[in-house]
Amino acid sequence: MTGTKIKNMEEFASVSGISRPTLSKFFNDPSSVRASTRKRIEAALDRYDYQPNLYAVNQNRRLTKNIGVVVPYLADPFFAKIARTIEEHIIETGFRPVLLGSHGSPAMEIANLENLRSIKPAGVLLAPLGRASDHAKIKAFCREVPTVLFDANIDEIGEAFVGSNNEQSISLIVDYLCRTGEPPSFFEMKSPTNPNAFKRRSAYISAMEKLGHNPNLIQAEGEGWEFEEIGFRAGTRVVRDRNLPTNTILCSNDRLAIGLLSAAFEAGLHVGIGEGRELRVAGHDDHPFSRYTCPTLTTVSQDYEAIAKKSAAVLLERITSEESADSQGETLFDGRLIMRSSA
Amino acid sequence: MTGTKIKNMEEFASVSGISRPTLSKFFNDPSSVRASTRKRIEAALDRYDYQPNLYAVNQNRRLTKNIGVVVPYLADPFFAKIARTIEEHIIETGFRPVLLGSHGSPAMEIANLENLRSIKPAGVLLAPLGRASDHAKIKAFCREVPTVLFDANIDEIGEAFVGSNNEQSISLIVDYLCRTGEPPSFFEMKSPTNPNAFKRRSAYISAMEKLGHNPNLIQAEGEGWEFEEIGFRAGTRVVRDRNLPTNTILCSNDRLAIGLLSAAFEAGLHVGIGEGRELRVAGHDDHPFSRYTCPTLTTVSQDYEAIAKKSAAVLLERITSEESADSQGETLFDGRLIMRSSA
DNA sequence: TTATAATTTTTACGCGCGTAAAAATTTAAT
DNA sequence: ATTAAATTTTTACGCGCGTAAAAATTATAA
Repeated sequence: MTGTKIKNMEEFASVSGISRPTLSKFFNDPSSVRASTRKRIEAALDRYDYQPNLYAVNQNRRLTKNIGVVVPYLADPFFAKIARTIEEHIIETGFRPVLLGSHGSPAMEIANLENLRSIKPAGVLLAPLGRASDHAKIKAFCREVPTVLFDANIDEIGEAFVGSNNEQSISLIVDYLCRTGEPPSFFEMKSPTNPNAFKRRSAYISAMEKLGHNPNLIQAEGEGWEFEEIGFRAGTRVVRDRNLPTNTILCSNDRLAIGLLSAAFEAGLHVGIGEGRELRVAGHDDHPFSRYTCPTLTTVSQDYEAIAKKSAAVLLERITSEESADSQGETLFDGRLIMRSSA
Repeated sequence: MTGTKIKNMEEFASVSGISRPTLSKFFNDPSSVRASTRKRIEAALDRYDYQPNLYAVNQNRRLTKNIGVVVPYLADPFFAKIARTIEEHIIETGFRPVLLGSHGSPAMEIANLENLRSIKPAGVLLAPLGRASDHAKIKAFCREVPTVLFDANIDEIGEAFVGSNNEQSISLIVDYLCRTGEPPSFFEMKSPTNPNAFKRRSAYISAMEKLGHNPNLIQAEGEGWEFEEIGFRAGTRVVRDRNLPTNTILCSNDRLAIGLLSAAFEAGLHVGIGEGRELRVAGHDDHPFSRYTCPTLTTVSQDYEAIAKKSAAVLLERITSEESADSQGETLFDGRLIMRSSA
């Protein structure tokens, strides 16, 4: 783009020879103007540096093209990657993603929603903290802004929920572990905020009982989102005490497993399959770093591509239809077994 | 907040008993109105649900309270954490952070800047991709929007640069490695996009020569930002071939080191210090996962708290003074040695 | 060439603020 | 109680768009 900057649409109308109302129609929907008119406008845009003022455009709109994406903890590569995939899908459909991290703080989560409210988003994709969230405030927000929850659910909140089928995925990995060795203990946080953790615990107990085994829970003390540290500390105790019923541990998520593996390594315990291995460790999520743990971590992957795509699609469908669903829909995606070396 | 929603400032003036121009003054700077007036407005805000329309507020402003934060790759926890720290500082000073990830794509980086341009940011904090960036377009952007670069520099672009003192940090770790064992080889990407990598290579060569040792570069083939994978593949070859001049490898960054450690583990090579250890590995950055590698990674930490704080401070100072610096300032923070078990 | 349909132009108003300036009110000092 | 200073109120205009409706123009079909 060359030449002097055009200061407003009226001025651009002057230099382009197209009237302002027609230009306005064009910027909102290029296909709503005649093809020959469209070509003239595009030629003018090539010659002059002009874009409509975003603030004036949106001043009188009830809804804008913004879509909020709120994740609980951006430093978790899982959320960073799912956010990226969601952003790609949103951009493809002509909307504008606005990414906000709650950094594990319920107050921050609500501040993010207030922030979003002020930019009049068409909708919001929210991965809530879970039990720590301020449910009343999130509910109030969802009444005003179409919101789809993903990853972690809060019952009866939002238009829909898209996540993983924890029952299937835990069942799958428990089954695999039992078929290939001793039945696992379940390594989890004692007081997790993420509701998936509770669902995974239930699914573990169910799966073990269905296979005729006694469930065994190992509960790690700790708060917050530094799961590796929590896993490392509790794991250090576990490998020191060594009073496990079997040689197999299934971790509630990969980040706990990463900490546990590190603890085992430091204690000189050999993890893996085959001769001389004292412990088998498995995880859940297929965290990007699970391919580089020592040994590489056997896990169940969450289909975050499908979760991201479906979340964006459900929200866009809701925005387009302008009607609230009768009840909160729920879509759960199955996990896939990722067999590596740790179990 | 209770009661019906207030639709505009005029209506809020009605219910609060304060005139609209005075309300406007209050929302812009609460201290600019009389204390008793301020109390009345705050009482009304407690009773009524009103906030000024962000789009109307900003329509006629040359600059808004927005500050863009652009990072090259959000899935890297380093950038996620530094972005979070920057956001905290920005929020503290009454500005509003807008976070955008370039996802390793030069086109996305430029799209992010165009996006930011349209929301009229007061300033931007940019961690550029580096050599892969479109320098001309970034330069054009910087002419219009006060921009501070951080983490990776592009010479003569932006108001200032805030980053790590690679020469000091690499010198520190090379010195430490030479004092505690054999001098290291340098494990790096053959064609990195991040200019820090080149600076680290130069610093390594300098440090080795200063200590009277021969530098040895191990260059990993690979493109993009999946450093662990690149480190793993090249590391697999390195531990297979075993034609290293010494038993010590210094990696250009922790993520390459994570891959290398994983490759060594899979090859049955014992990494660490003490009897029976065949290899020592060190990294740079103090990645959050470096505390959980096997063995835990000896590295140099980047002072991202200081980088984040300084970056935000420099930009806010520039925004406040409304004057461009004569030349691009540069602030480099020293790294600190983090001694763990791998070297 | 003419009639009809599609599209643009012209004119105007409104959105929800920021801000200016004169008038009015309130507060503080004497 | 009076005067001066500080602050608010009143009135009005402008920003840069979206949109409506009538008139004008352009394109297409017969």
